[in-house]
Amino acid sequence: MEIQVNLPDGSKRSIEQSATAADLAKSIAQGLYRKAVGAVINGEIRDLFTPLADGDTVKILTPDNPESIELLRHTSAHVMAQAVQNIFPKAKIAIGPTIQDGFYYDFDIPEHALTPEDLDKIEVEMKRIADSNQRLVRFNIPDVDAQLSEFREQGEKYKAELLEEHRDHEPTLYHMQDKDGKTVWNDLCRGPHLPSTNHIKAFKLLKFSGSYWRGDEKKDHLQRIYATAWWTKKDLDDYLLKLEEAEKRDHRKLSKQLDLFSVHDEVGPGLVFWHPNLATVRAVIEDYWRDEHRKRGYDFVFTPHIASEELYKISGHLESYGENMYSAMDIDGMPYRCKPMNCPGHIMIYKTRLRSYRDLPLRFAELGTVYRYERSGVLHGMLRVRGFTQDDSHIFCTPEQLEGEINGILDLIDALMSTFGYTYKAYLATRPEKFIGDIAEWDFATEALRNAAKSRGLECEIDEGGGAFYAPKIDIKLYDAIGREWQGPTVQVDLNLPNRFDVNFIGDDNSRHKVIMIHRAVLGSMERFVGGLIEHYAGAFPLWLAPQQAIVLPIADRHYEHGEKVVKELKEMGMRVKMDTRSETVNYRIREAQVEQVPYMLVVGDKEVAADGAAVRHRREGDLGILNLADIKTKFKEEIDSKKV
RNA sequence: GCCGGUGUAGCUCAAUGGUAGAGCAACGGUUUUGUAAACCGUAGGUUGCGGGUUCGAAUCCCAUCACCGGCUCCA
Repeated sequence: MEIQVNLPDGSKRSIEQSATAADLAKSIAQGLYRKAVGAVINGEIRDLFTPLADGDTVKILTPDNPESIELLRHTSAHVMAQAVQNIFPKAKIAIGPTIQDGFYYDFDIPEHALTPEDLDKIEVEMKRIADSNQRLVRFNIPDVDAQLSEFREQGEKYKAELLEEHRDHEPTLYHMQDKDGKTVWNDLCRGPHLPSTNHIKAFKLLKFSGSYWRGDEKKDHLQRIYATAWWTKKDLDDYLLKLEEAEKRDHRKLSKQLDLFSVHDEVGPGLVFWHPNLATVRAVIEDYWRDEHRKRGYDFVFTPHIASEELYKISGHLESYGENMYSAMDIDGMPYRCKPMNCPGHIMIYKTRLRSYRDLPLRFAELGTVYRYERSGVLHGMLRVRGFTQDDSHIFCTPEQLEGEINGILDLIDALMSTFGYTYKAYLATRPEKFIGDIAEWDFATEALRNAAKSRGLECEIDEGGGAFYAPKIDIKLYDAIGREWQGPTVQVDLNLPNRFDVNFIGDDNSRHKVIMIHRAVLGSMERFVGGLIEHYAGAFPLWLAPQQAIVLPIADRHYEHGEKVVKELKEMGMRVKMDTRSETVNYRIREAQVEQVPYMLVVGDKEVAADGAAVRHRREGDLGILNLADIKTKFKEEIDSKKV
């Protein structure tokens, strides 16, 4: 008896009935068989030794298929677990999934806290296991209860808990077998896995940290080891290089070099002080932000930083967000709170008068500073802080206007993000299980988001059930210069606050209707956005943003006068320029300007005085030769106006 | 908040129980410089803060604060 399977190229192939994907690979080509590490069967990644059925669509996976890396990393996780248990026999294993660029495994290691030396040891043991070429063999667990008691005897309580939970899902066990076919280790796992460990050649343990069983801080505390694995040494080295590059771009590190921001023990953690250099960058961004909003019909508002607790009772923040709010301060016997959100304030402004449908949409925008309690352990430079300024806006509109408004927001998002040189991806987060409001409204709002995106040709991945309890939303993820993902803009259609505050407008039918309210932030918070920008640009802000746009370097004292003239003319066109008259060599001053990431250095000596210009040096392109002052001004103006990245 | 690590001059880092040190930066002087570091000198620290052990503590112990890597959460 033979069966027929479909191959990726559309052809069909007959093989023996009991054949596995491995047999299929062998029948196609020896070379393919040698490289094969798994198979995609009917769209699902499976073990190479999975038996095939008639009519299956099968693709043999080799390291050349990007999706195969999952197999490598997942199997590497098991090798790591085995290594850890070999070294620490008392260690119990929890879970070990793959993550972006790598994998981790959680362990309960009694009476031992991992050290960096342990990582080295584990790595050596992993290498030994990988080189010993253990085979991974999948077994169904026929008698779950027997297996459960075995796990319990071994003290593998986490595995037991998992098995108990999956007992009705045909749980499987992977045995790792040595050359003689003897099982040396096993783990409860759904798979799939590599056929054997000798494919594991390029891996590295990266760091360890604490974690909790099932991510629950009330449950057992575990130790997690993070690692990465790649098919080739070169891929691994490239990845490690990328990590190093990311480290060099760390905004906290660059802040010290470039004098950007600080936090202070005397002030408190998570409270950021913007130094003049970074404040300049922020001010330029804010000016641009205001221009773009003005163009799009937004009105600017300002709201107080503290408010009576009453406001947050009405908004419901006290109830649903109270944990993140600072405790009340007493003002004339009334409790007041620091503002954690800008929305209630904007609603106050809306509600000061009766609004007609003719007034809508109203778009209130504010660079609104808010204070939120964050647990001490999560604070991180400028990216995670306790006081920050959101580029917040609330749009009040009619149902008919909703889709158009969302469209306008998406347009604004695109304009801003492309100016800063980010690419992005959109996610439509739909109704979660726990939600408030009625389903028809949810559907209406979700459709508006979907249609707005669609009409702009913006592809939205669906994040099913990922919405806030009060709102479906479009979240946008940004990708920076080295491909890292950042949390970006968000657009939420609020189905809650208009009710709580009874926010209305008078329709053309002369009766009251509930207004639709959109929350949106484009930059997110100034702290996080600018912190991210520092890393995105590696501290080298484009000319339009650079705190110091150009520096004039006179060769000798006799060139000061001409230098002053260059500075003066550039300042007159609004540029941030100064002259470095210190008695240091030109080389020294160039080096310092380079290190400070000043975009342009303007060297002036005898020749430049004669040419009424300067020798222009760009921080990346180097010496561009002598230009006269008029040409320099034109060049700079063009680069600044175009906001060239 | 929790687990682990770290905290020495403005910055980067030495000094593992025996007198806290270097480079850069700063300051003073000399040098007038041509595209990524001129030369000489000066000053700078109760070793995060508070206790303890010891003849003696940056070093060992306790406590505390902050930071770092994660957990968790999120702008």
